Amino acid sequence: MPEITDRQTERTTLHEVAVLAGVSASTVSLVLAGKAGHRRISEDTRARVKRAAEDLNYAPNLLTRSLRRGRTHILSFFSAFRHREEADLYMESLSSAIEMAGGESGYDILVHCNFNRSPREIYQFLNGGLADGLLIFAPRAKDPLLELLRKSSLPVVILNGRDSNRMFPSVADDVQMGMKLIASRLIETGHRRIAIFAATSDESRDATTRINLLRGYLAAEGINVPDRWVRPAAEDARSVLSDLMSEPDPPTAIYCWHDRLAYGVLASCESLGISIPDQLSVIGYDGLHWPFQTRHVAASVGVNHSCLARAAVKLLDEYINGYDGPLREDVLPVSFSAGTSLGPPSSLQRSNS
Amino acid sequence: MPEITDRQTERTTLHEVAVLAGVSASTVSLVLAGKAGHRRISEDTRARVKRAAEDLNYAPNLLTRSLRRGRTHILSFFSAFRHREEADLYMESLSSAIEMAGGESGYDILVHCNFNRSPREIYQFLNGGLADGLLIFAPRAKDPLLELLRKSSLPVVILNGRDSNRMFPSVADDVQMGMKLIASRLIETGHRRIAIFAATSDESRDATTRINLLRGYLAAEGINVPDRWVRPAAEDARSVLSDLMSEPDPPTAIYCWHDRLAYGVLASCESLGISIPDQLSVIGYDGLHWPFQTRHVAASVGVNHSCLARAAVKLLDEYINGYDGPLREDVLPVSFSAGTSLGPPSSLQRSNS
DNA sequence: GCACGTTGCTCAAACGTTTGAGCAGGCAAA
DNA sequence: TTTGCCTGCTCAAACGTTTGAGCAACGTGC
Repeated sequence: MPEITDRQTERTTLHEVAVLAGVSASTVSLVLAGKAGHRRISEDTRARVKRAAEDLNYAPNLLTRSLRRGRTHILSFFSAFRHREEADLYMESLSSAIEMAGGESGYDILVHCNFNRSPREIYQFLNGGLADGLLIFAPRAKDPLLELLRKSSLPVVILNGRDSNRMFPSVADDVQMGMKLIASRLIETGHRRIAIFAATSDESRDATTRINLLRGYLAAEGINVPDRWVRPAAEDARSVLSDLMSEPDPPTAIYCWHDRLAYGVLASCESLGISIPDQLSVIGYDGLHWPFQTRHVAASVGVNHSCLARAAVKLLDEYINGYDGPLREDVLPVSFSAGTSLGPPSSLQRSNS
Repeated sequence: MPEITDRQTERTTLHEVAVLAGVSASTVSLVLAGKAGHRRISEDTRARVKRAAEDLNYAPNLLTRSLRRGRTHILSFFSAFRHREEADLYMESLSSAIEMAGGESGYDILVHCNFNRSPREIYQFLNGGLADGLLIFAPRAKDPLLELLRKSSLPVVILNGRDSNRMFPSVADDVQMGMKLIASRLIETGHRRIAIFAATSDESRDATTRINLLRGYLAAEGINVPDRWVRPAAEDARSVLSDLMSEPDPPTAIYCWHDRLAYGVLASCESLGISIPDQLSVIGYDGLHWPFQTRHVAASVGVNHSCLARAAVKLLDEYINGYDGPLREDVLPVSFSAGTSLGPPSSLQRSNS
């Protein structure tokens, strides 16, 4: 006869409620959890049971309930990009949005933050039956974790990413649209000499995609971005800037991989005495915004996090509920968010005034 | 014979692994989950079982495992203050910190975000056995949820708050120290006319405590804060400011309930043409900081969120593991974070230069 | 008086693990 | 040969629910 070594002894169970109400456990279950009206229980019994449950402060054990029902109403959220070193406004905001969106759809969110585990260990946890589905943020296209998940039956939706085999549904912002928007805004504003502060290649799903898109759209308008003006984010922003701006014909605008980088660039400009946006316009990506006034607001492009989160949760919910049609790869439109960091280049201003 | 109506049919179970390895389920369990060395399994069998588990991509069902073991290694995090309307940097940062801290201690965090439920429903969820313990953020002192939780055996730690009956352990920043620090900084900097932008009384645990503390510390130095200079945050910042500043002898500094409010005040000052910090110094609370340069950085006082989160998780962990000593009400020291919004009043400047 | 339907409950199996107890076989000491 | 102790496995109960099937009691229609 196994013995419970732990606490937990004190939780009220269905049986105790049953005893107090003078009925069987089945009846209690039918009253408290049965689909309304499906089973016929007399009003009298129903009341007695409810009374007893309340008196005992009964809270059904969700582990066992889920075990029987095959549903936990929990979604796992996993991001490979959560670092503890620095506050990441983007991730914080997104995960918060997911928690909200989950709540709206009746799911609670289980945030998995245990780093330093092998993909296999992470897989075992994620596929452990605790969650009905998994939201996974921006995994690398060939992430070994995805390989393991492919063989499982766990519903997975990838957020801002895509696996190389196109096995999983995904929700992402429309990168094409975003880059097109950035290109056209830059051109409209009068910029022809444009630099790019790119991501390091391991940082994201489409480290090169965005760059190529942007260069393509610019090229279509006759604007060429020289290779030396495409700098990886791994480099120090300050030195890149002083480097670029010391050229005889320096760029008048720079696109930054994401807003965090853009704000880093803005800070460097400040300390280097580069005036924004006259000497250099800065445009970012993500559409991050927060309630405080910054010296400069980075112009940017992005999708609202609540929308993204809601779309992801909704899609995952459909898969959980048995959606079995063609693979869904939803793409959400982005919008341009104006900022003080984008303006006509000083050459243009001169000719205008 | 009950029937499973759901998906979930495809998950590999212990039995299937056992069959493939040619042993009993018990043996598989002993190999994969048994306390190391406690049971004697031959190396040969051990290897066969591991092989089989890997081949089948076996992931143990954590619902059942937890059911047996009486531990889930999950902590619930519940905050009554999560609103979906606006991004709340404080909450986002704190919950992120908790998720990290949980991960460090081997816990995953279950974020409960389902609003519009009654205390009883929330209680039932939280005490449903999914989590080993509960972290609850800043509940009101007489929150009915706390009343329900008191009767349960679920370990609870209150973060930044305290129940009126002093039943639950808590972790919070040292408010006394914080207010003392603010008072002394204001005085050191030369301020004698000080206004207070307070919380609305239902917003927080100690809506009045902080105010009284601050007034007390100031009074000890002979500085009196008139009642008309203590304004609730419910009022519009702009009108409060123009009101205060139009007095013949206006305040030279204002303490704001939290940093978010402080930044609101800073923005209003901007639009009202009140110069910071010459005309008005602004000091907040929370020590919020983020990687971007704002026009003004609010001087503030607060505790590092990672420290707070770690302390809370650690304390909860101790309670989960059976700590049974005197009630723990941990208080963490706060530190002053300098900002551009605090400086000597213009009168003083004049006399100094 | 019998077949049959309805009402209102209970029985017991099942979900997938963990783990104390049990057991077969080998071996050594008495 | 008996006793006792290892070693290396298996048995079966238990965790707390849910739910199809079963069943007693009571009409109701023929």
